[in-house]
Amino acid sequence: MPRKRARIKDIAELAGVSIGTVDRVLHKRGEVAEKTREKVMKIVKDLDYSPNVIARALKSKKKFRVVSLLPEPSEESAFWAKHPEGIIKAMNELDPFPIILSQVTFDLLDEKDFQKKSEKVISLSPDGVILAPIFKTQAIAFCNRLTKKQIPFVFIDGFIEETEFLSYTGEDIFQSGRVAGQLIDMVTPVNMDILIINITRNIRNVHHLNKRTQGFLSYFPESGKNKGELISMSIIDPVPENIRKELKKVMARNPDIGSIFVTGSKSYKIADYLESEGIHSVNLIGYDLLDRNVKHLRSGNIKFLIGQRPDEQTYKGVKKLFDYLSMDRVPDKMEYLPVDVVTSENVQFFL
Amino acid sequence: MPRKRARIKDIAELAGVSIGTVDRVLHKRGEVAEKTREKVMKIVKDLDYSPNVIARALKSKKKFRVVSLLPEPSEESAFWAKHPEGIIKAMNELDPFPIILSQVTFDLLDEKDFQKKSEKVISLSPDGVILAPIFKTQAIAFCNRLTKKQIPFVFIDGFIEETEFLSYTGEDIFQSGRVAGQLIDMVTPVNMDILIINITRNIRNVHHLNKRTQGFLSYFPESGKNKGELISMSIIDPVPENIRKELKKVMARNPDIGSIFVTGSKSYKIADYLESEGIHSVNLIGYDLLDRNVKHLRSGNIKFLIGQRPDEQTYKGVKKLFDYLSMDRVPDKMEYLPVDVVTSENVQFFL
DNA sequence: CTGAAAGCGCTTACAG
DNA sequence: CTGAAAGCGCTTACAG
Repeated sequence: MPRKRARIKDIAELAGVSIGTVDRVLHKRGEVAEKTREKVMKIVKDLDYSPNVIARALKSKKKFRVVSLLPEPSEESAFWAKHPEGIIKAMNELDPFPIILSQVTFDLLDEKDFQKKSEKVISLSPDGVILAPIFKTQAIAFCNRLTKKQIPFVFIDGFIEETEFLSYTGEDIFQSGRVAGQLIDMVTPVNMDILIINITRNIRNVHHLNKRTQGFLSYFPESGKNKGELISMSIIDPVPENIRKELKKVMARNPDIGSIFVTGSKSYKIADYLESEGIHSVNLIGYDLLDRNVKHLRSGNIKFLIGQRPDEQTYKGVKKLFDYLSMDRVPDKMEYLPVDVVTSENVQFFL
Repeated sequence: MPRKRARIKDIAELAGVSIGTVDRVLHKRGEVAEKTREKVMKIVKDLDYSPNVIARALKSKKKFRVVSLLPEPSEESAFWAKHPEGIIKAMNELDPFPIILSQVTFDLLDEKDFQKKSEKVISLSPDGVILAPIFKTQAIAFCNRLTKKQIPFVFIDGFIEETEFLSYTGEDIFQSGRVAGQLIDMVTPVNMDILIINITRNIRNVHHLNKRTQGFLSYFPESGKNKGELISMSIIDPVPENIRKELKKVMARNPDIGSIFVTGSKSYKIADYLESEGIHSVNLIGYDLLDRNVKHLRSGNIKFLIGQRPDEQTYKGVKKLFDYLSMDRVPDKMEYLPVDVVTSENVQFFL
């Protein structure tokens, strides 16, 4: 039973010191005799003291500054448009608490810009950072600087093992590929072939998309019922003419393609093509609830979309930083969000 | 830009009154001259004042008492085991705020018990109530009493239109049936038949399960590719012998059953049967991530489970009550949670 | 090294 | 009808 909570005052009385001294012990601000410190700490332990965050928040002049470093959303990277929503939501919820948020964005196709903007983040002297480590080399350099400055940081979208991140919140990339594999296996007629398409312009995606592909492929030998062929292709420059040309070619060579798996968020580009050609027999599956994907999902050109909750990633990332900064609450290092299976019939709930 | 927040003190100064008076206006405690009241209200509006919840929480002796009225989980109604987790989670998150929670449970099969326990809820003089309105008549009576006492209440799991509930958080029951229909349509070979099974012992479920069935059926004429027959059956007393007997009968009569849709959370009972008979060719789909369902999902006897986030229902219900009580925040009346599509490959993220 | 005091923005009696 | 004061549990100078 939660007995009445101990206060600093209670500890002070039991220890026969003033509350100022207790506070100094609790905050390790030194200037306390070792004997006093021990006595106080013992009582703190005994009473299982934890500070009243409300009182702390009310008093403290100190505002935590959290800075986000994420790609700038654009026509070609609409995926990143959802992330700020989670940040806003966290802000609103934390509203009365002492926290300030600044958002910094960088060009998804430009590693130099990432570097430049990471400078900017540091110049804001943040108390915590939330970032998507798109460019590995640059991200490592940046993270190391943060670590040196003792600034905690959390990853979303992906993580880099070699850094001392506080927490990762996001997709289990390999597993999300497996889910795609399972779904496509369920809906593809036995003996029909499956086409895997990588659409990518920037190097960053390579790791991400490869990992999904690995997960996807891993599904079949163990668990798949499908006996058809698995065909892979990449499209570097996904303008409509290229897509048309490449797809025409591959589909001419492989007339038995029953399903197409797009490893990234641009399945709508394939759907555009299939629609224009009047091809309805192919099961298309892709990632992320971009408007253009959702449109095709609803009209039946895309069968499944896999969602990775971009807004929840940022929302949770911000909250973890805040909890860590304000109450020393250390989050689980890895939090994989659910891999959402989205169809035309349940998409409404995810928007 | 959020200018520095207005405080009661600021309002008092601008209005040329004391903070006590401002407080009386804000809390409608009367005893204020109408002219004073108007002047203060104008300034409140102008400054877009909203109280600092932290300061309020720190000061207030008043603790909000929230009481939940939910079915007692049991072997036969394991579905209800998840709901308390959401309540606990909300409690932990709200921990330092002034809120007390009491949980009252009733026997899912006994309307008299619901009535008795609803008395108990009232005797706890709650400031807010969260309930699952399982028995319609009794729930209406209870809700009307709450309304008379001006005690706000929120529904989970289902809602009753005729009552003045603050908010509903839960499944879109009809639509979740449609999702099931779509999934089964995708995986059932054309021309194979589909069997719909209602397993129910208590009347309550009738409404719920019927609505799902309606949603399920609604999918086919418009959107389905499947051309087989749709067969319905009910199993009142779902002991293994009965299930075996009934299924043997129906499957003998309809040898082309390709899929089975169980409208409630007891699909594991059908899976038990299929497994014991060594039937692997039938696609089974059901509801809710009960341990026994998940086991069959993982081993392949169940293809899809549809989840309705029971813990999120209670979590959000409690938070809405708290926000309403402590900051007059009125929630959306209807909040449909996502219909989760769960397979053996993504189930890990939902547990 | 330690204590006493002020103050964060509210709410709650109490005095007038 | 209105104001002044105390206090919620902390943190932050400041004095000694």
